[in-house]
Amino acid sequence: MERKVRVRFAPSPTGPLHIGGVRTALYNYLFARQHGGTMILRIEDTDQGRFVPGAEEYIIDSLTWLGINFDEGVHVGGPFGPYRQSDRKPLYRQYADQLINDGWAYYAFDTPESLEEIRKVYEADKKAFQYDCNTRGSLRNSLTLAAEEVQKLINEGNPYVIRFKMPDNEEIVVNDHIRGRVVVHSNLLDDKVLFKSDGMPTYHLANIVDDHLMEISHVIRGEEWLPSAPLHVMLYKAFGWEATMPEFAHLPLLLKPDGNGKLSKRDGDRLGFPVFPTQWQDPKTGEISSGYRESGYFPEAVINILAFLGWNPGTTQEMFTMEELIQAFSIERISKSGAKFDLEKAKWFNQQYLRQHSGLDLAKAFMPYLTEKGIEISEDKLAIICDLVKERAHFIKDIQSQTHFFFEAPIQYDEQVIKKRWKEDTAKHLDAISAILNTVEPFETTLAHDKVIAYIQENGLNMGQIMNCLRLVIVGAGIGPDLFTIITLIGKEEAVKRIKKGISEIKI
RNA sequence: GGUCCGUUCGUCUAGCUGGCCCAGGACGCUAGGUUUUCAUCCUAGAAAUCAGGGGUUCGAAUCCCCUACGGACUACCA
Repeated sequence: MERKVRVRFAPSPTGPLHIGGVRTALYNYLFARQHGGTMILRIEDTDQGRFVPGAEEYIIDSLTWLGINFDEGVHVGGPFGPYRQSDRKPLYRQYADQLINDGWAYYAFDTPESLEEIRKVYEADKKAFQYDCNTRGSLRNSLTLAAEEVQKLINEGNPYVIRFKMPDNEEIVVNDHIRGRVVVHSNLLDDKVLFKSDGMPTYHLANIVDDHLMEISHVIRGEEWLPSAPLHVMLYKAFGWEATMPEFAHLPLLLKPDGNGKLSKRDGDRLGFPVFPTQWQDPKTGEISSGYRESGYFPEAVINILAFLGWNPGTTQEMFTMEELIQAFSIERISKSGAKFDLEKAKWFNQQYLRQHSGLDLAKAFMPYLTEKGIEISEDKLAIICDLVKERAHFIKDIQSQTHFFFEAPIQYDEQVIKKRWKEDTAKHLDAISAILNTVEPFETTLAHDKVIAYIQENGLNMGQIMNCLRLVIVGAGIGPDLFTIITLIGKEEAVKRIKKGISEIKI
């Protein structure tokens, strides 16, 4: 029986969403859309101490920018709400109680301090302490204390937590769509806290309760959750929800581009690429972390890059629109090992998307750069220029270095070109050419081209020699699109002016 | 330390049901070509003893075992 696909992306609002998280959201989204299912945004804010203002808005804003939309969630509502765990607080206690009544959980009165003490003792002995089937018998909990004592402690208002009573001698099987069958022995697992002394559930409890209540069919999340998956499977069993337990898929990690290890917040700005979808400013420190959006990446490029970090279609196609990804995506083709972010390939992807945009699109995006410099130009003319240079740019901002000569005369000239091309009689010929350009009427590309070429040929000159020097005085360097197109775009007067300026300033 | 997961060119990866793989593609790199220049584009090339070692087999990157290395987790954080 096929059940309706319902997946959730469940971030914790503890800061900006890192691209690993974005990829998780993307894969959930692709899976949901492919199966005509429902995509849900649930905010997991059970840790009140780690709440960061603005984080929730950031998550929604950045995913929206990328085109990852939700059918249900904090911001759009839905029949399974509320979608913020802090708003669901009253709901969890009864489930913890149910587990206690059924013998699957117990009260524990050990203070964080006393547990810390015990940990230290263990560490001194080079052992690791775990609250589990071997140690719970000697700790302060409702399994070791008399019933009246437990009741008394609770009535007196002593803080306590509710822990899961992990059964012993059981093989717990997690069937993962990416890893296959993962088996863990229950004796090795600890009695995780399900309900905290502050009245909030932990991730583990809230996660299972909410996934069940929200009828989640597939849990697609990061590999860091794999170790706690057996606990989650046990919880479904304890609640008697095994029949509707979601299917699991644990995604490989996104690694640092250099060395090893999980990609972290600091790596991005250290290595020159963003780790966040959009820029984020820390509300406490004011520290700014760069984002893809502000760095000039197109959302469709970011989607394409992220989709290929850990997944591939099995064909040689590399460029995928969101629609194509929805069609081609499959959990089975997700790789098992972690992927390093490749900055060069990311740039290449952006370049591919940049050239797909029309000159007008690019002009609109680039215009602010000119406005900032006090340069005024019509959108139409800028569109023509952008069309001319778009194959030379990886990012919108690259258009700057490819077009500055359309707006201003060169202030310096490339030494290399001077050294290689500028000869004694160059100035003389350029002067002649400026005179020729002055006579071109109408001043358009082909005509200007023909006249100058004619001059070069009539005088038996070297084509490359003259053309490169002409480019040098017009552009300032050996770069740019067709020279005569540039010349007609800047206009006769300006072109002649630049030639004169070049002749007087370039000396050998 | 313990548990779990992973390991194919520098990077992302194809390869999953063993022979078509002395390992294919992409990015990057190198060389050549196109272009009056740069970029684009085209062509070619270097680049993985498939982590290492044992098996199984006529035959293994592909199946099994061991080792090494890497990573994640090991909180009243998610």
